[in-house]
Amino acid sequence: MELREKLNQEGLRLTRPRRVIMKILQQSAVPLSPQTIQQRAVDAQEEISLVSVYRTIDMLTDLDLIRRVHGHDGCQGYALCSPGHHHHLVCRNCAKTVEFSGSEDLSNLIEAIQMQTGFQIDGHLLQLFGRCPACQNG
Amino acid sequence: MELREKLNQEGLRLTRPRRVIMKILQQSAVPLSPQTIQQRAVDAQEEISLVSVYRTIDMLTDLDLIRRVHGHDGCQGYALCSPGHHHHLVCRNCAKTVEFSGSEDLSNLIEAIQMQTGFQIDGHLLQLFGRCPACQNG
DNA sequence: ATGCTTATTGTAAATTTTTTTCAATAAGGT
DNA sequence: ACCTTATTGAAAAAAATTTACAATAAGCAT
Repeated sequence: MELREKLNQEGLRLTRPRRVIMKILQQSAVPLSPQTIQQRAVDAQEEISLVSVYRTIDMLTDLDLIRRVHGHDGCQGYALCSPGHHHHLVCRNCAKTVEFSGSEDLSNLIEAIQMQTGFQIDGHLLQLFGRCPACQNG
Repeated sequence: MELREKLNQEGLRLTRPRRVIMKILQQSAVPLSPQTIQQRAVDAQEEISLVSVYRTIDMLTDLDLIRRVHGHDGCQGYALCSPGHHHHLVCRNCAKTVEFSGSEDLSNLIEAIQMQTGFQIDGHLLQLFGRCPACQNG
């Protein structure tokens, strides 16, 4: 679905900051922090106030268009995410990030843990870390 | 292994703040933020400066004695973790957290993703969310 | 026990990150 | 072109985290 439609559904408007931030994230191979997003906007002659970056990030996160991505050593930043259930794989070295699906593989585990703990499980966070092809030499 | 030994191995000392913080985390059913840890220390008549809380958290994290735990809606705080590979299951409602193991279940998935992406995968972050037994009525 | 060395603490201040407020602006429908 | 109202940006406030450094106390040696 188009960004515009997604926004319209919620009574939200397609503004320059929102367009720019989506574009910046689309063009990035790595997750970006709010500060970095702002900087890239400046670089692209499309300055956006940091406040708006924060606000837009929140909004896009709510719409499930982007997601906060973690590194082994804390939060890396935000990355685009496809509709549906996906996870991210992040390079330890350069932070290059790719999405993958495969939630099915967890169902056995989840089932078992539910039995053991009595919790009713309804969500999960899964991220993989490693080295991307380009960072494997060294 | 004892905390003291763990620390000694690294040339670190067992101090009151470290002992207190470990105890606070041991007694907590939910992950705690730095501020909350500090507050609990005060409550226990064992005040510790916030700076030291931060420092101790970093250190204990490095030693893999505690771990940062996330909620669906961001970081919850820090929780004790057992030696070896474990994951956390967090209640959406009350944040009650339990550990579980079961990394084996991921090996097929990881194998497949490695093939697909060319990444060399060497770690992961897995957390489950749901409702603990006490929070299922409502 | 006592003393010595050095890791560790707390205070204060600086820095960074995130949130709030509010008037000015601009999206999108009419 | 006009109106309504979501959205932006500027400024400030609040919160979170880090840095610097003198005072303290762990742990080893004597």
